[in-house]
Amino acid sequence: MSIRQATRRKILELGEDLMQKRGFNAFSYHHISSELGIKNAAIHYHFPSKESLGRQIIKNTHERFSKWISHPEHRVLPVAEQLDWLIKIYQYNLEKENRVCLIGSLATDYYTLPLSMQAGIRKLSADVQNWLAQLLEGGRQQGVLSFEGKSRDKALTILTSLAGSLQLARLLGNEMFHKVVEQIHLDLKLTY
Amino acid sequence: MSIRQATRRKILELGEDLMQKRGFNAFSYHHISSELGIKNAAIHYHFPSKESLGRQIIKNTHERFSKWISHPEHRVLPVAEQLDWLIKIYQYNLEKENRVCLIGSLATDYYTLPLSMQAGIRKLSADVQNWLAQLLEGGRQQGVLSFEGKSRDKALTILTSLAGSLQLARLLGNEMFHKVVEQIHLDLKLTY
DNA sequence: GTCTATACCTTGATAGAC
DNA sequence: GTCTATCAAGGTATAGAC
Repeated sequence: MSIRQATRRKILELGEDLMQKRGFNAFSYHHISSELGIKNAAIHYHFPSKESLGRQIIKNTHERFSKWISHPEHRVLPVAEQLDWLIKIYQYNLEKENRVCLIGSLATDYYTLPLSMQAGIRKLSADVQNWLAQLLEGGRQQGVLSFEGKSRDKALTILTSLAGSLQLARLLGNEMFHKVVEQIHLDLKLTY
Repeated sequence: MSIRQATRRKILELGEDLMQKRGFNAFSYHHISSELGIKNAAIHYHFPSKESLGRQIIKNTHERFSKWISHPEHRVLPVAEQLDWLIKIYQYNLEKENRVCLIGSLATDYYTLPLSMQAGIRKLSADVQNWLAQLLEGGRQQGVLSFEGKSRDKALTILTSLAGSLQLARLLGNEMFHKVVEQIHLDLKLTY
């Protein structure tokens, strides 16, 4: 990425933040332009439409996830630490002024989104789900954790709980997020 | 409620549906008026502002919940059936063209909402949380279900999971909701 | 790449007739 | 209670100068 693309990068960062704090429909080009000290039209130079901006944000998040789970150093970590890594992502959002996760944010906006964004967020959520299901299955076979039922169902239960936690934390206070994480650990009988 | 208030009732019903399908910011008075075959201004007669409409919808949902949990017939039901009743509410939303729950919808919109609506949804979520925590605690003492940790934390884990399920079901398909419900039951070692 | 200027649409809301 | 008419504000987007 050339240094000239600095503005583009800032737009993407801010857009991501706004999507997770306000939702796709509730942020405008003005939120971004005023924050960056530029004008409306400058954003349209980098992203011709709001849809193109949204699509790129989803893509970036997806690529970060894909790169990390396939990274040699990451794949070799103990199951507990890989799970911890996932939870840390949610915790990071919590601490960034109560962002919700991108998937949860776009899921509630889903029926108002352009089709290309709907497809993007579907793919992302499927990948996350598959990855966690495999991780749990491996962990159970190794005996480092324990649970009833199919690993896929357990993965879904955990993911929905994490996504929901970030949302409810806005209403009930951030401590509850940590309580839920504790409970997830308990329910997995996780041994470090 | 007089028969004259039929329009008001329809507005509230449709508004609730729209909030749970599109979110508070993504539905407009036009969505309602065109559906009801009336004009924009007629809605403003019943609800001077969008905020007043949103507030009343939250209030109605809260009252339905409060009335039901304090109803003599309901309080006397077995723990498993009371839990089932809660889950059926979520399932009802799922089947109503993938509504998400009101709390989840307003939680992602939270920072864009009028203060009165923020307060309303905070109160509702606190009441639901307290009720479920007590129910689980009672069930554990009776020995009809079993789990590790505090009943409050377990309640939060289940509620977040249910809320998240309605959202993820839009992306991954409705079957996953039922899987999550199954998993919740498994994790509670619920005995009927 | 960023600006000014502007077109065009949708939104929530109000005034006043019926 | 509902209508017509109208408004101001805010939204996305484009054209063309610099």
